[in-house]
Amino acid sequence: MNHMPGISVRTKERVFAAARELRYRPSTFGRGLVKPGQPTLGLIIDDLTNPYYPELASAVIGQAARYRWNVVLAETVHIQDKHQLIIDLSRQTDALLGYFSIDPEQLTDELAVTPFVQLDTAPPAPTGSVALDFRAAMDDLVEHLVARGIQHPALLDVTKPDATSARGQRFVDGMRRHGRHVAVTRIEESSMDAGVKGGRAVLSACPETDGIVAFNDVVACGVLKMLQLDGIAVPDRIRVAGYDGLTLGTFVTPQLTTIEINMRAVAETAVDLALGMYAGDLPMSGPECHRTVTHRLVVREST
Amino acid sequence: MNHMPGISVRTKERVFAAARELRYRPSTFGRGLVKPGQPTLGLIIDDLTNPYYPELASAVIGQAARYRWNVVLAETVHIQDKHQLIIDLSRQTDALLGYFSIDPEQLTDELAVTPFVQLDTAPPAPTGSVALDFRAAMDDLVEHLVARGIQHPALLDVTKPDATSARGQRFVDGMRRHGRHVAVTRIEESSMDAGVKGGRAVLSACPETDGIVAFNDVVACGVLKMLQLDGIAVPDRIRVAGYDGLTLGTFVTPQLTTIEINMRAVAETAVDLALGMYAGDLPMSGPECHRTVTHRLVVREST
DNA sequence: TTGTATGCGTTATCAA
DNA sequence: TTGATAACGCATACAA
Repeated sequence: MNHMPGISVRTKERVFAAARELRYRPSTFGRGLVKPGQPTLGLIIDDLTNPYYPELASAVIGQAARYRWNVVLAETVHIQDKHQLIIDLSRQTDALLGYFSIDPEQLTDELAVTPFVQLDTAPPAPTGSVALDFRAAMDDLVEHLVARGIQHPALLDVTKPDATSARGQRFVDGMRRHGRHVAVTRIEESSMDAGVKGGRAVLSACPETDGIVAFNDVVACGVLKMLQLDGIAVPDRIRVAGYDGLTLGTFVTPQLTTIEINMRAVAETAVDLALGMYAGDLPMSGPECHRTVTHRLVVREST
Repeated sequence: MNHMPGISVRTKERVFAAARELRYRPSTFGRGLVKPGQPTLGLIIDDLTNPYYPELASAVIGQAARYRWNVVLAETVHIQDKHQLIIDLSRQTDALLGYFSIDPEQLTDELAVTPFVQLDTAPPAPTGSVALDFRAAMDDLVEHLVARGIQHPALLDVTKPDATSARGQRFVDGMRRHGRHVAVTRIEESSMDAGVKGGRAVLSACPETDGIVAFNDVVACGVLKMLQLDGIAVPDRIRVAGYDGLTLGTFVTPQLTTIEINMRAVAETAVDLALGMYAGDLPMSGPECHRTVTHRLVVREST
């Protein structure tokens, strides 16, 4: 069936006829045993419906394709047992990358030899990891908003009650250095609808608000929508900024100022880490397989 | 290593130590040969950066997950030789689904036994296929726009020069039945920026235009942006409609009227076809493995 | 508690 | 031009 030289046409046809008859398909496993094919990368994300993840996934798939790696994409939103997903996927792929977390205790002997690269995690991870450093960009945003004359900044954060996200805390601290107090409103869900409601809550808590920084671009789009619905001018009356740098931010009017993450850099860094660990050039954990990618302030129309 | 009963702790530890030492990982192929794991579905799309595909991919991955199938996602935008991609991927997966085309001549004996499901293809495909029937929904859109008093409709189509898309032709024909002539403008690229430019072209070609139907939601968002930039009221002065029913259409202001495709239905239909073909319940081609999913008009604010 | 043999499906080599 | 056979890495049943 593999078109080897020296097979008579008659025989070949006879073989193919039998194959069709039996619905025969060569086994990936049998074949892979003899001649190894392309390795496979497992990419774990939350939900492609959240506009953040397609941009990440596209960048990762593109980078993986450069090395001829295949990518199995898994959405945790469909999965109940996330730890089991990691186990299953680690058995079926050659390296695992994305948004997931592994407790050091859960890191059994079996998993200890699998190349893992966790995204956007705090440095002390028992695996490879790529940290996202927003600090300078957030400081730039603070400077930018202050220069624009913001007096009453607000933060629309997505966290559990009484917690503040790291990025949000950076914003609060930065504004405090400029003598501005940030009014913090918290919502639990990251969605546009939540942004609409959250935006309303921000204004009813503090009507003189003249600047809103949202947890991310999706929420910021909700804020923009709410302001448009209520006839509040952006950026004249209230300035709005997001976080992530999604393409989505250029679709809305006014276009969204945002703290952009360089998805290509993240993907390149993470894939290179995973492939390096797979190839044995890097250990499975430790400082050698930790990288940092920095954010960048992108000023558009909404501020 | 598989935690079989009756292994002494000392031996087990000795084995794991050696495994760590050698960076040993069990071979997927060797293991798969003995005990078959989960099958894998290959999903071929153009580009996750185009908001249409994440919604499709998410639905397909979700449906596949219900049957515990894994999904390998491939973006053709990164690939030069699309036919080679199909061959490679068909070797490494158990069924192939998505946006691709197979010439009947290219359908060699080897490929003839692979379950293929092509999306949005004209019925006569040599594989499984899911057709998208927009006709009734497009007729509904025509009625809707006429009822709203449209006199000078325009179509912003994405096609090669001098061709008209099937959906666009349906719109033109429908309007003609109501005595309206549709001014057709063609652009070659489906993107928001192209929509901005195309929208301008529409208005300069026919300034009295009072309704624009775009090839899809992304282009329609570009039209909306252009109208907003130029201070033209939507829907009061010009009504705008899109096609696809993307979530994106709810992010923009005004929210976009659109011809919605039921992604969940498409995904369920396509995955069920692919799995049926894989299981042998369905042939690899012919009317038994052809399905149709219908569109639906969703009226929002832009009309 | 540990070692050994078998078979999974494929490719490649070698003898016929 | 064709048939037979080893080897790939693993899980398992069985012998020691």
